[in-house]
Amino acid sequence: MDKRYYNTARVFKALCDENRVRILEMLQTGEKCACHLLEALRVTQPTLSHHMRILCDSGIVESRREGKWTYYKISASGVAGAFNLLNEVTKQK
Amino acid sequence: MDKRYYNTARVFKALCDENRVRILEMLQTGEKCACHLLEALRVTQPTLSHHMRILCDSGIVESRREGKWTYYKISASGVAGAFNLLNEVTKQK
DNA sequence: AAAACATATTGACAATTATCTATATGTTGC
DNA sequence: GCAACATATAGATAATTGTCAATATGTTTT
Repeated sequence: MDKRYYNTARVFKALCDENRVRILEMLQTGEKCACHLLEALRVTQPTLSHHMRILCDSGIVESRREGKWTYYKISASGVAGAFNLLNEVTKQK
Repeated sequence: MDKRYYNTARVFKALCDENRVRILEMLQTGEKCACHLLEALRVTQPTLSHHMRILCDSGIVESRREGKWTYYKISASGVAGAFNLLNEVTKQK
């Protein structure tokens, strides 16, 4: 297993699922609580939790705990990382 | 099934597999014949064909037939499309 | 401390995807 | 036309991933 390919896959895999893309689009208008996302999607709470973990692990989304709620938002640095990666993989040499 | 989410997934799925990322990296130095890619990867010919189809369907790679050989290269417009899509999905509104 | 609530984790199952073997299609040179 | 070759397709199987129900963890309020 090659670590670099693994990392590349981890970032793009975050964008490969229809529900995760929906989640990202909801986060485009700003930080959202998990409970808000859960209402908007037709999935169970554990499934949402699973998707949020993948998005956070990719770096594209970051989370913040506030009491019993968790808030998620798009991470500017994570997005920049994804753009870099896309460039790394597609640029001509 | 939402067509737009489907299309987004199709593009990023192309980048989610270790072998496809390897292929892209080989194409970064210019157009390559399928036979060349096949030698470099540890997969069978049908498996390579499968990956090339996914890469071409995503638009990121384009192919050209020359006699019995098929040549593949990174598509500038396909790459631009992927960047647009990444931006569409991650930009703040 | 206990009850109510929000989120995470575990384990099972279903859907999707990567891979292979076998075979088909299409091209070149004899 | 036929043999040799390059690539594509079909069908089967294994690996990965998305989903759910059940349960655990951690927080707030009474």
